[in-house]
Amino acid sequence: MTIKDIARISGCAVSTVSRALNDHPDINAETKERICRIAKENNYSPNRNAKLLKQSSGKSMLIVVKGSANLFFTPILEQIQLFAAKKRLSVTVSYIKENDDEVLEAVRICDEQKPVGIIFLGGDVRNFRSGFELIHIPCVLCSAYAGELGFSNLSSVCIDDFSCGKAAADKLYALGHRKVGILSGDYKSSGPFEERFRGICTSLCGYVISDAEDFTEICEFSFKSAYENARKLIAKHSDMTAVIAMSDILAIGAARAFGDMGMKIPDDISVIGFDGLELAAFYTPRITTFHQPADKLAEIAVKMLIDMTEHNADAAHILLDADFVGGETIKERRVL
Amino acid sequence: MTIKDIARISGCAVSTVSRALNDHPDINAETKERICRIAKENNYSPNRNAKLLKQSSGKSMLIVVKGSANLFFTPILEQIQLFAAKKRLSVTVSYIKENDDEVLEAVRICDEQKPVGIIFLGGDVRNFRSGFELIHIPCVLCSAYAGELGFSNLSSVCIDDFSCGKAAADKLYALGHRKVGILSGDYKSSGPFEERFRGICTSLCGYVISDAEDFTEICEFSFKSAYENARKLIAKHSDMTAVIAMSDILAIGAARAFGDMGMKIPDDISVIGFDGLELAAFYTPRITTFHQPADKLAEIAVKMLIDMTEHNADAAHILLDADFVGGETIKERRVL
DNA sequence: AACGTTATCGGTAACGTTTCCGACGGTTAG
DNA sequence: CTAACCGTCGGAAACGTTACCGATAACGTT
Repeated sequence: MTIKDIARISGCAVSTVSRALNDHPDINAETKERICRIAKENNYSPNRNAKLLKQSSGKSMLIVVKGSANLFFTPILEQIQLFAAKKRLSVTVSYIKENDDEVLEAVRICDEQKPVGIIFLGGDVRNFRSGFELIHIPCVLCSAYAGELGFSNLSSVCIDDFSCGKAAADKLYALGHRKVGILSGDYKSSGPFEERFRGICTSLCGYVISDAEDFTEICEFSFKSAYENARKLIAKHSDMTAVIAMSDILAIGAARAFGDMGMKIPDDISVIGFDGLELAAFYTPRITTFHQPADKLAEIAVKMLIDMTEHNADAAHILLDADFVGGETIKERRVL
Repeated sequence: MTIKDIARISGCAVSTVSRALNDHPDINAETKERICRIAKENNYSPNRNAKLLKQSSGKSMLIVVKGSANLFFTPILEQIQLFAAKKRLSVTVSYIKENDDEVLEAVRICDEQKPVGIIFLGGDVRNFRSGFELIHIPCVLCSAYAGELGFSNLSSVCIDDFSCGKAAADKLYALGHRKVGILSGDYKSSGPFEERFRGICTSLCGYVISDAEDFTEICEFSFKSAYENARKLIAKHSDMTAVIAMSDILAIGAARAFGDMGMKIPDDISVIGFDGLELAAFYTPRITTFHQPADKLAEIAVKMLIDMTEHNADAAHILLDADFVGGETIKERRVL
């Protein structure tokens, strides 16, 4: 059932049918209605490929997820898909490993699929410079800041990671903690982690800043890796009274590790996380964390992308606030 | 950079270029190599839409995820994408709400995108009958059984949910538990939940089977809902000594609820889950559960789909084993 | 009455690719 | 020596759609 069939049945030309079906101006109202009715009766659906061949841009969106599927990206991905569906956009997802050149992969998919735009879920701005010039469609970097790059087709939306990092450290400082360990993803190649790290350092400046790296362990983004690195950290600094984990995932891995070592949270050690996953509120003990508004991030990412594609808006960079979520994992430093 | 440009540069006809690029037989070896070299030099990439317009079937796969993104489906989705990428298939994902007619949504996307096949992640066979006849491409139902339907284009792969349910109940029975509560998703509209429920009932037959439904609470698939329904369950049956949760998600929600009510796990109440999420091993206490091999499910789903599309294999239905994972949440019934 | 304007529509070229059909030279079989 | 054949290639139609251009008729304007 093609547009030609509809033309034959309705007795008009294919161009008229096309106009009727695409809300074009040059068409009589009743003709349009009649054609639409016939199309519906024969449940005609347009051939996407033919349409795209002409228009050379499709009604689909590409999501490139940096790293593996994790608990933080998952709800964002879902929300993006739902918002996109409302705009009649389909969502193609591609997971890329940390060591791949994500941009080249994105370029390849763009060549093939001609999406209207790309949303990068995670990923570091530093890895973008190299091949990003090859991408000429609107992009949004979600959950990381890309303002410093100055690409006119790259927007970004994220939380104020620096402030969160500082706030976390401030809290612990106010509770009397001085020896604070840090569990992070590789902050040297991840914008958000680096920002949080800088925020933490800014706060703790003066007493651990000089050896902040000594108090930091770099983990993979998994429970398991956090578990192992938490043990490393405590082995190195037995006088540590608190740990800042760059994500709730890492916080949970660490919490489990401390538990297995016979330490009580928060009595023996305080733990503070980031992201505010739903899980964090149901973990035992409840993780003290900073909640990222995942649905808002998703909504804004889609909105920015559409603004750029349809109303060719300029690239923009939006910073959202994260909310502190009091849990059961921080406490005043026990005076020994 | 189109096939025409390559033809012009190489001095051959477009048809020759097409043959060279697509491993067709009627072409001279060195001509082919020369054309391929030129294509690579000018980094030509074929226009997917033009190709699909001719072939009317695309190199993409559709994943329909039933319900929201949850911790169980997420790793499967990721694995599917990775396996699909190896076969040069892109993955389009669509989340559908429980109350939607997932099949109709899939039909719509099929009309537009012409994917080579569909993998349904979750979803109940009972909701398939209605409109499934409209789908004429290979499909795989992942994590639920579809053998009873007899559709020639629908394969399925899942674990032996009945046996798991029975094994779980048997374990608790052997530990002396007699009053066993059940936290389930809506097992009347979910194959896996129903199978597990039937397995549990088969085991506990004789002492609670007559009022199994009385010992069961139906939850949404979330921590929060499990939390609330666990409280309901304990309010109704204060003499309950164990709970079987149909998923680790529900088990964790329940565990948190029991903790908040001052009950100790497993001393006061035993909890057993399903799915064997990574999270379950890092929860405190570690959840006793049955591990589903997510990567194997994904791999087989993709493999089945490709077997059907490329070698038009018959529909098949594969049952995998789930492994018992001993945790810290079950214990002998305390004799009062 | 001649003309310009407007609303509506049809014809058709393109989009980039695949594939069928035929052509051509060279080889082999009868 | 002719006919059949094979390997290799070019030409052109087709896939379903959109968009441009031109045509027609009805209408108002001078």
